[in-house]
Amino acid sequence: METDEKTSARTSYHHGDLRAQLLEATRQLVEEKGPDRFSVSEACRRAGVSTAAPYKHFKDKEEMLHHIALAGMERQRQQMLEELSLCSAGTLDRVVAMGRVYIRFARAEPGVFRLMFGLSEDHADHCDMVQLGDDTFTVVQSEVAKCHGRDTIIESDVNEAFLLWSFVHGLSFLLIDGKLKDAKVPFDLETTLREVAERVVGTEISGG
Amino acid sequence: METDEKTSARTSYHHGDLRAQLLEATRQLVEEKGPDRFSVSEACRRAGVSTAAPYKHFKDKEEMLHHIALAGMERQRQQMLEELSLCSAGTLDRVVAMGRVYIRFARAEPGVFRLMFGLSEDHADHCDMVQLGDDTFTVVQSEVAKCHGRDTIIESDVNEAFLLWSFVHGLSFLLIDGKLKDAKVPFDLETTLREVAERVVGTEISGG
DNA sequence: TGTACATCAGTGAACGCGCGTTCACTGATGTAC
DNA sequence: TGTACATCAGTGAACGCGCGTTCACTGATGTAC
Repeated sequence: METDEKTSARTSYHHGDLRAQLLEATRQLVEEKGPDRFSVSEACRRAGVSTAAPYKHFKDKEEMLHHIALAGMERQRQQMLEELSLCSAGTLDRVVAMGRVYIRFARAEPGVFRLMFGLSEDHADHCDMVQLGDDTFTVVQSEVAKCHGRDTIIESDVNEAFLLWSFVHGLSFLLIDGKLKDAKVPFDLETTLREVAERVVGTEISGG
Repeated sequence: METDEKTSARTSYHHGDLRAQLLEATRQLVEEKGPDRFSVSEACRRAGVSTAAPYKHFKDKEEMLHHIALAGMERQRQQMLEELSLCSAGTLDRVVAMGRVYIRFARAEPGVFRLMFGLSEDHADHCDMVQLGDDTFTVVQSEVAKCHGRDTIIESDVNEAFLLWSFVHGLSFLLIDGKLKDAKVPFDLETTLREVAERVVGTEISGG
């Protein structure tokens, strides 16, 4: 008799972990097929459950996707904080680190990344996502401020953080959409990130 | 008796202009609903024609969308060339102009813009789109080279053009996805474009 | 100028499909006594 | 320890929907003679 609940094989009528398993199936499908092609039915098939089951746990399809998007943002944020903890305070390294995580995340989970940033209207409703996005953006701003030796964020920090964001956001999409074939634009990510940080935040241009 | 063929009202059995009218309906729908929610059926309704009619002109749905994407790229390219024709040679103005057009296009036609740049696999098949994209990117590179007083493109020009592209690409998506509410990041587009051009191509940093 | 005919753009009905969601239900579980 | 019962997670069948595409067809048009 099997008792492992992690596999899709179930021994009892009740599932015990269906909610989590449905979310995991949703995440996988968003990743494999893209947010647009995700379907509740297929998530049910993955979880080995009838198509009506999810409605005991979620209001509708949109709510399932919303959970995945939010969890993605939390994961991305967490990764940033971890990476930041490895860099010493007030250095450009920290700005580079955040960019690195942003792009690493996009490449590792392009489906979830698209879900997080696509479709303006859908997300504008969910203020938790907007809030989380704002929080993370504020971290960038404050790191930029610290690079300039400040503890409070001023207008130019917001502006520089915004330039950095646009850059890594665009680079992420170009990468995951396959617009940058190696032959076309050969580049080293780490070098590029540092170059951009220097040109935008600019602490080392005047110094070096 | 009506004879205007531009309206959806038809007087004769044959249409005369159905192909063009279907493409226009497709473009409109891609714009209104987004590339993912476009449907052949609805395009037919718009064109006032049975759902089987398009198959006399197009292989399938994908071919219809491909036409719209390609036409979008040609439009964008055309707008760039026009804008360039207004700037004197070898100036940073020209780089700024290309960025301006890129973002203006994205904001004016977000649906088509998404169609042009989304979904890597689909487009990789169509070498005409890849070719057109490469051509336009080459124009940017050569403008950058000219800013540096060169007529041939060298590696650093490719690199700088790539930084510029990533930036305007990211900014375009942030704008059309509504991630930059005015309150959050107040910025003047023209100022920002020039700032980025200066920081990346950098002809005026050393000079000023 | 009139007629026969080939062409082909558009018709309308039908197909099979997978989808999101609802419904009355059923079977396992935990708790009160 | 044993029984009655409330709870509720999951079932399976069904719904209506819009979709992409195919099919045999029909009606308008242009051309050959």
